[in-house]
Amino acid sequence: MFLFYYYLYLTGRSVKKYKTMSPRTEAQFENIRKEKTSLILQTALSLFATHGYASTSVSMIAREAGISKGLLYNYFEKKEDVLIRIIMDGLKQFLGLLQVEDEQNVKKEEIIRFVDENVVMIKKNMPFYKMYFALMFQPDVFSTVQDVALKYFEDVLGVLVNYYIQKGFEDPYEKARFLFAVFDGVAIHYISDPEGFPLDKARDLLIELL
Amino acid sequence: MFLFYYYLYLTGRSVKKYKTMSPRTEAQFENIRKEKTSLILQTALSLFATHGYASTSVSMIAREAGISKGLLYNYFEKKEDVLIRIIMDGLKQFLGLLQVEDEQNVKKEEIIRFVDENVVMIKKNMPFYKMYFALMFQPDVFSTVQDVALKYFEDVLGVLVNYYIQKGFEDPYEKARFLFAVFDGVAIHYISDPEGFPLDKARDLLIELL
Amino acid sequence: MFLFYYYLYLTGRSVKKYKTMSPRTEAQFENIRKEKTSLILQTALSLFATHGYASTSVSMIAREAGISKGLLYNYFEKKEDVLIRIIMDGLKQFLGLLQVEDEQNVKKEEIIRFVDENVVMIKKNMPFYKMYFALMFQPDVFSTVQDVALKYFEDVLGVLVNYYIQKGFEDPYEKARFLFAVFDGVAIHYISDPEGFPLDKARDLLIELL
Amino acid sequence: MFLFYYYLYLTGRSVKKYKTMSPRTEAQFENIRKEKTSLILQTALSLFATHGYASTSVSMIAREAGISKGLLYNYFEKKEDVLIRIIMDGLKQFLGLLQVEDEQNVKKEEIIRFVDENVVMIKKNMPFYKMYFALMFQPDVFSTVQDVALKYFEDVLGVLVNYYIQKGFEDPYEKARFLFAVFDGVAIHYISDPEGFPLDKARDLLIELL
DNA sequence: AATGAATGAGTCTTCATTCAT
DNA sequence: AATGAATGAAGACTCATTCAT
Repeated sequence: MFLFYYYLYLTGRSVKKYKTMSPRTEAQFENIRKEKTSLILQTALSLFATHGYASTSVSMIAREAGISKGLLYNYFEKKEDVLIRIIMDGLKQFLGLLQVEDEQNVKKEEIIRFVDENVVMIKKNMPFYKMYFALMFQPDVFSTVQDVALKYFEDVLGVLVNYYIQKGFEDPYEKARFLFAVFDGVAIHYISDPEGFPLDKARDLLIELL
Repeated sequence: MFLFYYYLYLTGRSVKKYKTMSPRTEAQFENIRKEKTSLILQTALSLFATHGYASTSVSMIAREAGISKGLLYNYFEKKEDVLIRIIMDGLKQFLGLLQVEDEQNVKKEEIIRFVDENVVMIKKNMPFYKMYFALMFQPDVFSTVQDVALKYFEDVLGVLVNYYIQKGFEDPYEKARFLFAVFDGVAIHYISDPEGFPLDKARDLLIELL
Repeated sequence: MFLFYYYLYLTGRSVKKYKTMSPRTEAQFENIRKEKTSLILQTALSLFATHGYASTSVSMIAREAGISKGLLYNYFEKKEDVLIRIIMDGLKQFLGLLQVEDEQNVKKEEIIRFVDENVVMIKKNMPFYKMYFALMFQPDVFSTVQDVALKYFEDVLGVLVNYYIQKGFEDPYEKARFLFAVFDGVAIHYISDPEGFPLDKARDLLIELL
Repeated sequence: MFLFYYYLYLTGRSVKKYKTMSPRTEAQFENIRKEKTSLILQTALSLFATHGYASTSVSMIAREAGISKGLLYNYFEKKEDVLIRIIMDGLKQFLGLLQVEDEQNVKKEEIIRFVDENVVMIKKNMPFYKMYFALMFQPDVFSTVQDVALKYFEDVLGVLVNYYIQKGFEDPYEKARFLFAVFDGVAIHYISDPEGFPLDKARDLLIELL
C-alpha cells in the first residue's frame, strides 16, 4: 500500500476524495465565466475582422479559442449575440471618449483631445474598427445595434455642431458633418494600410480644419 | 407535321418557342449572352450591396434575375467569379475617370473635374460603392481583386502627389494621402446616409483643401 | 471513328448532344415532384409512427427514402411541415368518410356505414392513426394542426348528437361523447395489438350501443 | 477558528451552510435522497406530459426542479432511467387497484369498485396518464417497460374474462377486450378534454356494459 | 450532497455546385 | 440556351453526459 501512495507522490497526483469535495464557490464560477467570455469575444473579434461576420463560423471561433462549440453556446445564446456584444462593448469605449465640460461652450482643446484619444484608440483597436466599418455597409446584420451606433453618431455630431456654432461659422451643421466624414476617412485609410498611411500628419491636417 | 404535335401531346410536352423559330444567328446568341450576363451582374450587385456577399445565395440571385440556377452557372463558373467580375467592371469605370493631360503638370481644374465626376459616379453607383467598401475590410474575399484595386489606388495617388509637388507644397505625399482619405470619408458618409449628408457642400469643402 | 460509334451501340449508350438537349417539360417536373413528395411523406409517416416525431431525424427520413437530406428541404421548408402535411392529408381522408344525407335526420345505417368505413380506413392506415394518437398527447407539437383536428372532432360529434336527439334518447350529448370515446378506445386497442384484438367483434358490440 | 474564516476570505470562498452544521446522520441523508428523488420524478413527469419525453431536456428538468444537472445524474444514471422509474411507479399504483377476493368468482361490485378507483386515479394523475398514452404509441421508448405494462394489461384482462365467463356470456374474451378498450377510450377522451368530457355519465354507461 | 463548466456527437437547415433532360 | 432536381459538405445550434471542484 505504501508503494501506491509513493507512486502518487512521484507523479504529483493526489488521491481524489470525491466524497468530501465541495462545489466551486460562486466567485470561482464568476471568474471562470469572465475569463472565458473575454476569451471568446477577443477571438471572435479578430476573426470577424479578417473574414467578416458571415464568413466566420462558430467552429472557427471555438477552434481558435481552444474550446468546444458547445461551450460557446453556454456563454452566448446565438452567434449574433457574440457580434452584438462586441459592438456594444466597442462603441461604449468610444462613447466614453467624448467628454465636454460645457455642451454650450465646446473648446477647441476638447475637440483636439477627443481626436487624439480616438487616434490612440484606433491604433489600439484596429480589428474592432475594421469590423465595425465592414458592418456599416450591411444593414441586414447591423440592424440590432444600429440604435447604439446612431446614438454615438449623434452625440459626436452634436458636439461638433455646437463647436462650429459658437465659433460663428456659417453652415455649422454641414461643416460638422464634413469633419466627421474626414475623420472616418482618415480612420479607414489608416486601417487599410497601417504601415503606409501617415496618421500623425493626417491628424495635424485634420486639426487645421477646426 | 401533324404527327409531331400528336407525339408531343402523347408525351405531355409542349412545343418550346425556340423550336419553332428559325435558328438563331451567331450574333443573336452573342446578344443574348451579353444581356443575360449584364442582368446577372446587376442583380447580384444589388443583392451583394444590401445583404453582403456571403449572405447572398446563388438561388437568390437567380430568382431575382428571373433565371434558373443552372443558367447562372452557364455564364459564371463560380459564385466568386460573379463578384470578381462586378468589382473589376466597377473599378475600370473609376479608372476611366482619371484623365490628366500631362502627368508632370496636373492642373487644379483637372482634379476638380475628377472630383466632380466621381461625385456623379457615386450618386449613380451607390450599390457598387457600398459593396466595395464592405469588401475592402475583408481581405479574404478581396485578395483576388486586390491587384486592380491597388493599381487604381496608386494611379489616383500618383496624380495627387504630382499635383501637390508642382504646387510646391511641403509634404506632398502626406497631403495626397490625406486628401484621398478625405475623399473616401465623404463617399462613405454619403453612402451611409444619402438623404442627410450634404454632399455638395462637402464637395466644396473638399475642393478648398486643394 | 466508326469503331467508336459501334462501341456506343454495343454498350447501349448514345452520344450526348448537350447542345441540342432541351430542359424537362413542366409536366415532367410536376411528375417528379409528385412522386418524390409522396415518397417522402410515406417514409416519414412510417418513421414518425414507430419512433415518434421528435425522435425521428431528418437524416433518418432521407436515408430511408433513399434521397439526400438536401432534397427533402427542396420539397419541404421545415421538418415540421412534413408532419403538418401528413396530418392534414390524413384528417382530410377521415373527414371525407362522414357523409349524411340529411343532418336533421341521421339514419342508423349511415352511422353504421361510417363506423365500417372507419374500420377499413384504420386497418389500411395504421401508421397514421398511431402517429395521430401519439401526437394528441403532445400539445406542443400539435398546436399547428389543432384547428383541423378540432373541426373533425366537432363534425363527427355533431352527427352523433343529432342521431341520439332524433332517437329521443335522454342525455344525447353525453351519449354521443361516450360513443366517440368508445370508438377511439377500440381503434387504439386495435392499433396496439392488431393481431390479438378482435376488431370485428368489437365493431358489433359498438353497433349495439347505437 | 478565526484562521479558518480568514483563509476563506483570502481564497474568496464563502462558508457553505452544511459545513457549519453538525454532520448529518445516515437517516437524514436517506431522507434527503428520498425527497430529491421524488422531486425530480414529479418535475420530470409533468414536463414529459406537456412536451413529450424526447422534447424535454435534462436541463429543463433540473432547472424546473431547482437543482443542478449534476445532481440529477447523482440520482439517475441516464435520462431514460427517469422515465422508466416514472412509468414503473405509475403502473404499480394501478396494479394495486386490482384486488379481487376470489379470482374464480369475480363479483360485479368488485369490477365497479375497480372502475371507480380508476376514475379517481385518472383524475388525480392526469399527467401520468397523458404521458403513458403518448408513450404507448412509440414502441422504441416503451420497450424497456413493456414487460410491466404487459403484466398490468394481462392482469386486468384476466379478471374481466373470468367475470364474463362466470356470468355465462358467450365470447367472454372478446367482450373483455372490448370493455378494456372502452375503458381506455373514456380515459383518453377525458384526458384530452377534462373540462368538456362527461366523465361521470360515461362511467355510468360503462357500468351498464358489464 | 451539490454545482455548473465543458465536451462531442447529433440535430435541423442552407447552399454552392452538378446533372439529366 | 435553359431548367430545376439532386447532392454533399458545411453551418448554427442542442443536449445527454462527464468532470473538476
